[in-house]
Amino acid sequence: MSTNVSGNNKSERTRQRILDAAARTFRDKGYSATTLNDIASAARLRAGSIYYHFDSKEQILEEVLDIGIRRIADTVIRDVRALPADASPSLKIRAGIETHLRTLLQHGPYSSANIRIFGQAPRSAQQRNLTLRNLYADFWRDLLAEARDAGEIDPNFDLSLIRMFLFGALNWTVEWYKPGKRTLSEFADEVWTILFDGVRRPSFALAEDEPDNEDAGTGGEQE
Amino acid sequence: MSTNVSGNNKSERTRQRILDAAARTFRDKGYSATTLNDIASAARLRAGSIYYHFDSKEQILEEVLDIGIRRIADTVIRDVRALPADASPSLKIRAGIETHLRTLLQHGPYSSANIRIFGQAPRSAQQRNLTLRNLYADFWRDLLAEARDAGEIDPNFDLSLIRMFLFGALNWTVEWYKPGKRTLSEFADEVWTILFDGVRRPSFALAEDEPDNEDAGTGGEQE
DNA sequence: GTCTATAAGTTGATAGAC
DNA sequence: GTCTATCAACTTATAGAC
Repeated sequence: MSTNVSGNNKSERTRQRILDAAARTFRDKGYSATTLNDIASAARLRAGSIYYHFDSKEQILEEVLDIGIRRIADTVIRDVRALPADASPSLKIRAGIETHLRTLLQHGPYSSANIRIFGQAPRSAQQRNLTLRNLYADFWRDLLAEARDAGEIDPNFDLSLIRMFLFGALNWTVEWYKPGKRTLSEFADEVWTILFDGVRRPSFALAEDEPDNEDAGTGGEQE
Repeated sequence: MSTNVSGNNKSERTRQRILDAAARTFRDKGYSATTLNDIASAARLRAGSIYYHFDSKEQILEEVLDIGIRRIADTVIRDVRALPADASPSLKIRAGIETHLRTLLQHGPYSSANIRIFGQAPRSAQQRNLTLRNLYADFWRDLLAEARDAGEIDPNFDLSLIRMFLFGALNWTVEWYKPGKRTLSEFADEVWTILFDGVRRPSFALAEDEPDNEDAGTGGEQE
């Protein structure tokens, strides 16, 4: 019944299984430490069979890296654009933070693999992935500039430092985050609050602004 | 003249050269991708000779990892303790941020190697390094609790989230930081300001508080 | 498409000369 | 202490049977 109209045939499905297995193993063990045997057995076939679908180990790496960034960039940009047209830039940033975290921590191994192994990938693979990475960085550059122009970010700050500071806080979660008591939405919100307002206790108490039962204050370990 | 009083002999110096070469290569290429040949040639000897000084590749890794964390922890704790006894917790945190960054970015390859390769190290090596890592984490835990108890951090925040957020922002610098126009001291100061006060433009302008020639506002790229 | 078999090279590690 | 020589195991990749 199903002719190979758009590559949705067996070959394509096996190819996907190999990519999935590679993404998971790369993320967990790193690129060099992962052998084609590891990938093959996780994809339930033999190492030699991989070469029917891919030319080399590095080609698998490049596809995994590209899918990883695309998955983050596509979902983040889509979610931010889905906001009402009059949403303030800082609210767009809030949405961007949440989707970036959600993709990284809950939507499969590709994006987390990208973050974890990019730095140890061969130069050639890094270089190829940089094209996509730069597009995503541009999106945040624009978003932060928009917030500054709208008066929501103090113009005395270096925007690219803010961006790298934020990327650091977000991307580092792949090294420590475990799903905990807090929902990911609350988690993202707290990150956004720190970024915009800092952790300092307001020097003059806003008595009536007290949250009736805020859950964020419990010192519970998530690590 | 110099008898081998405290291990400061030729053997000890060669051992050091091997560790230095390993730290640099691990940091640049990752652990698995680094061969004993890479380390040996960077240390100006042959691969086989390494085994006079070390039992295995993994033993080299473990020493590099331990030295890396110790170097950060020792300097940070020393610098924070060197502050006047009446220094506020937030100022201690400011000093801690600066020294953490300085050690990571300017004081040799060990600490940056630790940050970059810990995640891809064999479980056994990770486990051994965790003892030291936890000691350093405890130091920051205490420092942040001190700041909260002194009323400098809003008690509604989860302290461990703040800590991981800060670690992320700081440690991620090994992936992008290049010495630029800004001094490292100014850099650390800006990070500290974001953490405590956020990037939001103050809604009511403090006219007389304007810095006469602040350099932090230039949007220069550092990446 | 996937298998087995194997080539060709590299790796961590050991042994023994110097 | 460092060298050369070497081993056994493993690695990526190819060839050909099924």
